[in-house]
Formats: sequence, C-alpha cells, structure tokens
Amino acid sequence: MMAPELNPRNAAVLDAIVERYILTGEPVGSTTIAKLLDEPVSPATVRNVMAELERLGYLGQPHTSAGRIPTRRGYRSYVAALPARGRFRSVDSARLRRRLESEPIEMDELLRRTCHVLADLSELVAVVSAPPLADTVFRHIDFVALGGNRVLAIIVSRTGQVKNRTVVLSEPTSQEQLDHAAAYLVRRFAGRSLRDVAARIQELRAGAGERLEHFERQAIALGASSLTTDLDEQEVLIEGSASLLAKPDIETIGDLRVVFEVIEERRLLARALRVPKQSSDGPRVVIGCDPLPAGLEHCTLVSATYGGGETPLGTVAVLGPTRLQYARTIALVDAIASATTAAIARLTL
Amino acid sequence: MMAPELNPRNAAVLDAIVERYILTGEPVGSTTIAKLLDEPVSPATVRNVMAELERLGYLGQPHTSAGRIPTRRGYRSYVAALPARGRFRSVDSARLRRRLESEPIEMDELLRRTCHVLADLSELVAVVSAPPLADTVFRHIDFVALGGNRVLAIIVSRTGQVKNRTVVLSEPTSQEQLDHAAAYLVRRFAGRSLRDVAARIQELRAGAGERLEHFERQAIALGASSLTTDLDEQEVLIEGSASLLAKPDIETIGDLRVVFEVIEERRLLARALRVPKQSSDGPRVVIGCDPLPAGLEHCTLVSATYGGGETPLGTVAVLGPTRLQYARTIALVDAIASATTAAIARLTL
DNA sequence: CTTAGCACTCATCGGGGGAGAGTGCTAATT
DNA sequence: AATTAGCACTCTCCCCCGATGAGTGCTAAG
Repeated sequence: MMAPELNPRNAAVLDAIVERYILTGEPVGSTTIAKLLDEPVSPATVRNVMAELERLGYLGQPHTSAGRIPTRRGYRSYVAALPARGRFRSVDSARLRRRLESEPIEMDELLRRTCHVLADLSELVAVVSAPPLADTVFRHIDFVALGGNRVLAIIVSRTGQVKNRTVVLSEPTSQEQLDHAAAYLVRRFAGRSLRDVAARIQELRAGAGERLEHFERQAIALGASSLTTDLDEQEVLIEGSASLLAKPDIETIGDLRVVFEVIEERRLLARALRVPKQSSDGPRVVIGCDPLPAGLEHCTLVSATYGGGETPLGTVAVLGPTRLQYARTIALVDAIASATTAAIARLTL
Repeated sequence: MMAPELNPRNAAVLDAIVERYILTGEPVGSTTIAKLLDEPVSPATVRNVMAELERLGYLGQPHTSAGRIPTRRGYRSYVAALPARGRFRSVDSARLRRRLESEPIEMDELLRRTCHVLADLSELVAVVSAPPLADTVFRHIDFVALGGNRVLAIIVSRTGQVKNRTVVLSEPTSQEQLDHAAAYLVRRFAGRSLRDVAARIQELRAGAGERLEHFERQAIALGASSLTTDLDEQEVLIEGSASLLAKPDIETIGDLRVVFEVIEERRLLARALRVPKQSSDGPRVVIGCDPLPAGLEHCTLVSATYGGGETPLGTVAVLGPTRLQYARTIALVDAIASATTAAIARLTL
C-alpha cells in the first residue's frame, strides 16, 4: 500500500507540479517547473524527471504534447509530504471560537454553526456528522400523548441533543401514566449512555420473571419502543454545495450531477465519514477513492473527528474537487475540529 | 396587470409553441406549428400570427432566422389558459396517501415525506414550509436543566411538532422547580395557539401587580424566554436540487450557481412561499418574477397551501426551470397539497 | 384574410492551415 | 553518469472559409 519513497528531487518536482496545477488548473510544462524549482535546472532535466514520475504513476498527460497533470497517486504523495514541509497556514482559532459560541446553545445548534462556519471559510461543501444518539448520555425522556393512542417520545441527551419519534400503544394511556413512566425511566437510567440504557431495557424486558410493578413494566415497554431503531444513525449536516458550481473543475455537468446526487443521499456521505480507527492525529484526506462513494473520483474529502479523547463523537469534513488548496483546507478542518471539541467540553460543564 | 385577451387562433398558436418548446427545448418554426394546429393553415399564416404575438410580447426570437421561443409573458398566458383546456393529468392520490402515511408519524416526519415524495414525482426541487410554531396549538412544554444555569426548553404542539431552544437563567434552578413550572404552563395554557400563549404571557409579565405565587412568576418568566423569538419563523424543507442538473436548461453554469445559492439561502425561498391572500383555489404559478428572488429569472415556482380551511398552515411547492411540464406539475402539486392536508387532519384526531 | 413564392439572414458544421506549447530523443557537455 | 542544448515531431487550439439548411419577412396573387 505504501508508495515507494521518491528521491528528493523527484519529490520537489512533483510538489511543484501539484501546486502549480492547483493554482492554474492547466497542465504544467517543463519550463514552468524549471523556473519554479529552488536549484537551477534546465527544462530538459525536468522532462526526464517528469517522464520517470509518469512511469511511476504520479503524473498523467492529457495528450502527447501537453504538460503534465497529477494523478490521484500524485496528489496523495503530495499531501503525505505536506506536514514535513510545514506549509500549513495558521488559522485564527480565537475567531473561530467566537463564531461558534457567541450565544448559549445546545449541541444541535453548535453543530449547525460548525457546519456553517466551515462552509463559509473553506468555500467548499461542509459536512458534519452529529454524534449517534447511542453514544450520548441519557439525560431526560418525555412522553406526550397525541391522541389515538399515539405518543410522542422525546429523548434528551446531556449535551442537549433532542430526538423525537412517534410510537403507537396498544391501549389508551393517560398523560399521568406517561409522566410516571418517564419519571421512572429518568430516575433509573439518567447518566448512562443511551446504548447502555437500550440494552438494559431489552434485558429487563426479556427477563419478564423479574418482579416489577405494573407501571414499571409499562415504562420499560415505552422505553423499549422509543429506543429501538436509529440510535446508531448519524445525522448529517451539509452546507455549501453551491460553492461546487463556482469551481467547475469537475469536468462535465454530468459529473457534477453525480456529486450532487451523492450529497443529497446523505447516507452515502455518512458512511464515508465513518472513521477507520484513525491512527494519525491530523485530518484524514481521502482522494477520489474507496471510502468515498462511486462517482466522486474527482473529489477529495478532508475530515477530522471532534469530541476529543479516545471516543470521538462525530466528524467534521469538507468535500471539494481533487484540485483544492490542501494546506489551507487541512489546517482549517483541523482547527474547526478542535474548536468544536472545545465548545462541546464547555457544553457539558 | 391583466394581459389583453388573445383571439382564439393566436392563443392556439401560442399554446402550440409553448408545448412544443417545452417538449424539445428548441426554437419552434412556423411549419412545425402549421402541422400541429387543428385547423389546416399554411406556415405563412402562422408566421403572420407569430409576428403579431412577438409584437405583443408573448414570443421572442434568439436571432433573426431562428424559430420562436415563448417569453415569460407567453408562459404566463399559456398557464392561465390551462384550466380552461382541461389538460391536467390525473394523479393517483390513493398512492400518494399511502406514501405519506405508511407508518404512524408526527407533523415533522409527515412534512419530510411530503417533500420527499414531491421531489421524487416531480423530478424538480421540492420546497415545503412547515407551519410557523405561532400558528400551532400548544400541547406541552418541558424544561431540562443542562448545567451552568442553562435550560433546554422543549415545546410540543398538538400535531407533534417539536421545537427546542436553550435559555440561560440568572439563578440556579432545580429540576423540580423546572418541572413545576412546565406543569403549570401546560395546565394553564394548553390548547391555545402558541401565539396566544406568548401574548398572554407577555401580558402577565407586564402586569406584575397581579398576585402570582413565586413559582408561577418563575414559570411565566421561563415561558417568556422560551417563546420570544422565532415563533413566526417558517422552517423550510428542500429536496431534489440535484435534479436541476439533469435539465441544464438554465443557460450557463453561472445561472445555475445563482439558483443553488438561493436554494441554500433558505430564507429567500421562505419569503417566496409566503402567500399573498391566495384568491384562486388551484396552485399558484410564479414565472421568473417578483416573489421569486433575483437571479431566478429562468425559474418557475408552482406552489399550493396545505392545512385546509381558511387558515393554511404552510406551503408545498416545486421549483424548476421555466420550461417545465406545467399541466403535470400543477396537478401534482395540487394533489400533494390535498394529500398532506388530509394527513394532517388525521394527525390531529 | 390567406397563402405561394422568393430573397435573405444567420447559426451550425466540417475542413484546412497556421501558431504555439510541450514533448522525446539524440548528441554534446561537464 | 548525470545534465543539458538542439531539434524534429505531435497535438490542441483558434480562426477563417464556404456550404448547408432551417426559418424568416415581404410581396403579390388567390
């Protein structure tokens, strides 16, 4: 999987080509690069290097007599080398914090703002996944009778996330009974993760032999039907898709269409955000391949987890054309992830 | 404001041109129309009519020797004549209902489905505005202490709409106190519209002289800060923007970009959906002008209100290129509005 | 009022030719 | 052995040209 190391000069040429191409969007020729390099070299030398880089799969050529364009592999190598070159632009993180926390807010609003700020600053598509409810701490539940045996269940996490769903009961139940049930559930389960709560409730339900008051059994049943599905679902916020149209890099309108379809089909993006045991600490950069849905071959995803510590809560990410300003974007995503993490810490005080 | 009546033949020619152009997307010539008309006429005659329609502002010409294209005014006239021509396709409304109400749901989910179905069937951008909270019936409120004097207020309407916001208290308040306050507010105000509730609470607050228990005053204060702003805000659901890319009618990518920016700026669309004392009963059709935000000159909005009776709750709409299948779309929007209205009626049983 | 006839307009398409950017190869240089 | 100058070659891009054809407006006849 690991690409073979490039010798320093080859790497320098590759970097120069990638940066130039990102800047102009046009194939890069040998003379341009020769001028750009630190050590003085002739175009002919650069051409030799380019030919080798092409053989190795880092560069491509739209046609015989055009300049070179980085392949996905070329981009990846360039990005991998970025930290070593220390080219990250610094981000005004104090400003970020102010934009995230100007008013008292709860989790959902915080994430909306994160998404908005990210879209605004990156000028790309911002994607933020909310913590799956299962991973949050159970704080409160409420049942509201809606009539016709329908009950609205409202679940609140410690961070102020709210999730509601309608359940249908087999028999009419008074609002008092519902209140009792809710109070019981809160008393008994508050403070534990919703995943635990759901599991424990299933246990209690299965072990029906256990001595429980009638109203307790009712409460458990209500809890069970409110906590069944979609606890693991990650809601996804998206903003800034319009900015893709400002960079019509993605070749044809047809390509663009696929990208927009993926964006609308949030589930696809949600899957791409799920992190594979992130090892490194910086943002993850995915360039036109696997975790990204098919059709996004010309796209890049820069993502980082927020929520600190060993248990990340969710992911902030940016989706853009492969030809994007990596140093800037990576630094930004990193900064936003940190700012969000900090804001959440303050949220759960 | 009212356009002068066209004589029958002129109207027939206009209709034929509009339908042909909607079908093919290309300027329509006189011979095509001559063949299309019911009565046999020669192309030369048609040309005379066309010249007149152009003089009257119903048709345009991309260049001297091309066919004609309807102007916005042409489209409007065509649409105005549609009902008389009885060309609406029938919509399978039983099927619609099934798609909207397959499971027990509450208001928010119903509207999400409405939006989804509309986008799916129209192959255009579906836009649905939710009822402003102010217009809904107060059913329940709940306060959850979040720590640091922050309290999450959760407001539930009779239809199961849920709205939550964070408020900050000046002094620490126990969860019991909060529960009391919530219970008091429900006891006292449930069943009235939230607008009334908010107004009444303001009154009570102003008339501080009134004898109120301490906890009552506390409850009123909490209610006041939970019900201040955004009660009149209409949340807007949008789906299907990707479909715009499938019909690159809207000339350039630049145009498209503006459209997407408007879609992202939901407030702009929300304003366009607000209805001006709808007089007619069918859907409203706006073609590239005023209620639509600037930049959508090549777009059409077909909207209808749902929620029946004299007090519409909100609006369902479809946004597409001017060149869209009007008969089909208008019938669809109408049917969806009815289906949603019916579903809501069942919701508040 | 309608229509046949006709001249005219103009976008579109394909071909041809020049310009220019950039390459790959070879041979000379260090 | 690596670098570089020189040179032929390859393509794309652009512009010009003329032919094509769809469609019009006008005029005069029915």
